[in-house]
Amino acid sequence: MVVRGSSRSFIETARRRQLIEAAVVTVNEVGYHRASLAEIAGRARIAKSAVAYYFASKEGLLLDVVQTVFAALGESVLTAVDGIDEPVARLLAYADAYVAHVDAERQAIAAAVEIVVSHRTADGTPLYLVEDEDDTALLRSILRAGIDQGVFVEMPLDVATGLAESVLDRAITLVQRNSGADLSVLRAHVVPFLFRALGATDD
Amino acid sequence: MVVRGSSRSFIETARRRQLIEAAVVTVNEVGYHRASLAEIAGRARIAKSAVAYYFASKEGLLLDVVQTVFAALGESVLTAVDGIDEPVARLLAYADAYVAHVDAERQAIAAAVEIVVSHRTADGTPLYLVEDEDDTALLRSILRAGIDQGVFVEMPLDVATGLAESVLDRAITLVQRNSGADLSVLRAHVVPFLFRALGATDD
Amino acid sequence: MVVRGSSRSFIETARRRQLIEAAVVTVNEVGYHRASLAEIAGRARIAKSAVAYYFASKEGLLLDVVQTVFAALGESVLTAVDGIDEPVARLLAYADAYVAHVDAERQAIAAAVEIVVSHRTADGTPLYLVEDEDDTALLRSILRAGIDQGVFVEMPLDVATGLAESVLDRAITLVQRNSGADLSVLRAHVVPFLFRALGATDD
Amino acid sequence: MVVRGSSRSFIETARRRQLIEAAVVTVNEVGYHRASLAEIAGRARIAKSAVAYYFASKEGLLLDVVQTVFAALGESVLTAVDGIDEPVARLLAYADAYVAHVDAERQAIAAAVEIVVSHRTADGTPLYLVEDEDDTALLRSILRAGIDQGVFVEMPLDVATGLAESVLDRAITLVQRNSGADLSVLRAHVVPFLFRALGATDD
DNA sequence: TATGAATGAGTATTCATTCAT
DNA sequence: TATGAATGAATACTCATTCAT
Repeated sequence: MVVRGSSRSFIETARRRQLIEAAVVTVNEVGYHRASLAEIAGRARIAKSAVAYYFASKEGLLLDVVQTVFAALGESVLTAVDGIDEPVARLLAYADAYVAHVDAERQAIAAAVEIVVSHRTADGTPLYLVEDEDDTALLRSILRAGIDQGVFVEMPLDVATGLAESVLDRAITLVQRNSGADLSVLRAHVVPFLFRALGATDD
Repeated sequence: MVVRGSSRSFIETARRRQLIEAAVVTVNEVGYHRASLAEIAGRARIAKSAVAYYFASKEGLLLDVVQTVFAALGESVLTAVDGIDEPVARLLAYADAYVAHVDAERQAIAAAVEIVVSHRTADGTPLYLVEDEDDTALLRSILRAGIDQGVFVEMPLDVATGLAESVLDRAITLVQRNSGADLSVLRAHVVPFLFRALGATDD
Repeated sequence: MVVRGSSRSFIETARRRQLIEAAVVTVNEVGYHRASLAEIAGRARIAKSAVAYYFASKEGLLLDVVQTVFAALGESVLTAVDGIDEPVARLLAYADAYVAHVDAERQAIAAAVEIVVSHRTADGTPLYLVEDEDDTALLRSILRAGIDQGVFVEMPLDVATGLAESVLDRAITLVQRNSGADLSVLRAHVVPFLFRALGATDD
Repeated sequence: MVVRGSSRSFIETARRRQLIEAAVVTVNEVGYHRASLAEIAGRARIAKSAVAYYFASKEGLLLDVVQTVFAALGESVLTAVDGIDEPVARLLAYADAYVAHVDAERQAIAAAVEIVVSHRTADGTPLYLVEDEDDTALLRSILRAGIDQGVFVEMPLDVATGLAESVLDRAITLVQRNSGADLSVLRAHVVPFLFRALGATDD
């Protein structure tokens, strides 16, 4: 078994990354429900049993994929809004960064989303009910500030956050359905669309 | 095997409906990829092989679920907009009916959506790439008319349709994550949100 | 259950013949091991369960096919040699009639042979070990007479019968491998071949 | 899954041989169409799924049985005729070796023949229509030479080859019907029988 | 650190048979 | 006489996991 000390060995880190990438590729190529360990390990040019060496289980690997991918997305948007105070500008930065990240990391995003919607834990719980951290916290805080300051129209915060997320996630839907989709047209219109919906102007 | 074409017997119709309902319940309870024929047949209190008697395959059953559920949704919105000409009024009727239908048929909708996003045909094609009919045709036609008449803001039709659909589908996301979710708050805000986003007013 | 009195009703006889023919066609089209009751009944345009009405079991139907087909072959050769006394002439008549019958009834023969070589009874016994009557009795008696009279070379009777049968069955092999095979060339040479092998001349 | 190409491990080779032998035994005991993976695996005292580990499919295993068995038969006859030039002597060596091999390897031969006549590929094609190599090539070449040199009677080559094969295959029929059959009497007479049929003398 | 070997539980599907009508 | 309905047993196959090395 792998010793889970303070730090992972260099080779272990490399192998884990390699397997996560192989899992992304596999899920995109054959879909979640045919992404067996054999397929994933084969793509990583590693023995199937070696996966067990680095991940406690197949589920552990898939969860790591999800976590890794969404952590990167979270970091992108966090970096984008860093240092910006004004809600409208923050939302603009957030939305731009969000769609840009989806555009740039479409393979990883598509795979992670497919895993999230398809996977269930042993007791049947879907993954989006398992998430410990709230991915929408940042978006929520931006909207809260904007509504409080009166630059966005008055709305229940949950509703506003959910709808804004749905709008931005249109980018994900597009790359899922067509991995080569051109997002530039969407990117040109999604922010104005969202700003109008929130009762703001982006000028 | 059941002969197609002529007409289905009373009992066959009943059994097929029963199995479709059992499939919906099963998918909601254990998720798509654990919804085995054994689970479905068990919930229908029927032998596993009886499923094969009424449906050529498991895929046939699941596709029937999807078709049945979305046909009902399509009929709801079609009925709602029937006789209304003006784009703004038509969109209002459409959106209201859409969310109301999701609210009322949440079990069926949640299951059908999970099937659509999770299922792959034998050659690996996801279901949303297989659909022959365009579910968004009605919404698209409404938006086209509104944009043409200048009551909605100028936007590429594909983008407008996709974003509008994403907004409305927020209702589905909510019932998927929590089958007992209260949609009333969302219902009160989603139409104004969408109208603002499209540059229209609903007064 | 069908009453097994002294005689079968007209309709029962017709149905049984119909099913036997359907079984022949089915075995030829899809092979023994895919010749399910559903396939056979379908080709006979009869409900699957109706087969059970006329035959105790699927095995009963297949056995009837075998018996019917080989009875006809036996009758052909018996008729052919009838009234002929001289062994060489009898063998000539037998062999000619045998190959001619195979040629004429190739569909039925091919199916019956496939059943015989493929089918096993419930306890695993192959069909050729089940046969109660000896299909080779006539051929054996002809050869015995010929050897006794010194017109055929001296040979153990079993060996002679078996080899003669093998030679004649080449016709069956040909129609099995290719249902449209032209047997005329074989027919022209098989009798001289067999006669030479037995040390006789056919002039 | 087992990697092909490079080279098989010692244990893999052993397991495959073991499974092929188990398949032979199983087919002989219960017949082709009851020779399920469970039966075969049970006789090999191995888990059913282990069969899948060494053979891509049941069909792959059975085809390997056929190929192995007929390759050995082909090698026997090839070795027997090696270095012999004269057609009569070559045919004598061929026929003797053929029947001797059937006698010695009767279990394997019986099983392989039953597989060949019973098995169908997924699209329904019988095995003897699939064979790429021609098992009768050597026999054919011997007969062609003999006919050309005038030591065998003039006959169409296809007919001569087919009939000679049928004669020799009488040995297979005997061991199939009775695995303990004594072939010595047949062996004493089959070659003279065949030589007479071909118009040759074996002195 | 890595893997080949092996397995048990689970998958959809096929099919001859039974039975009430 | 005939059948639609239903089933249980069996089928090949898949796959995550375990383990000795």
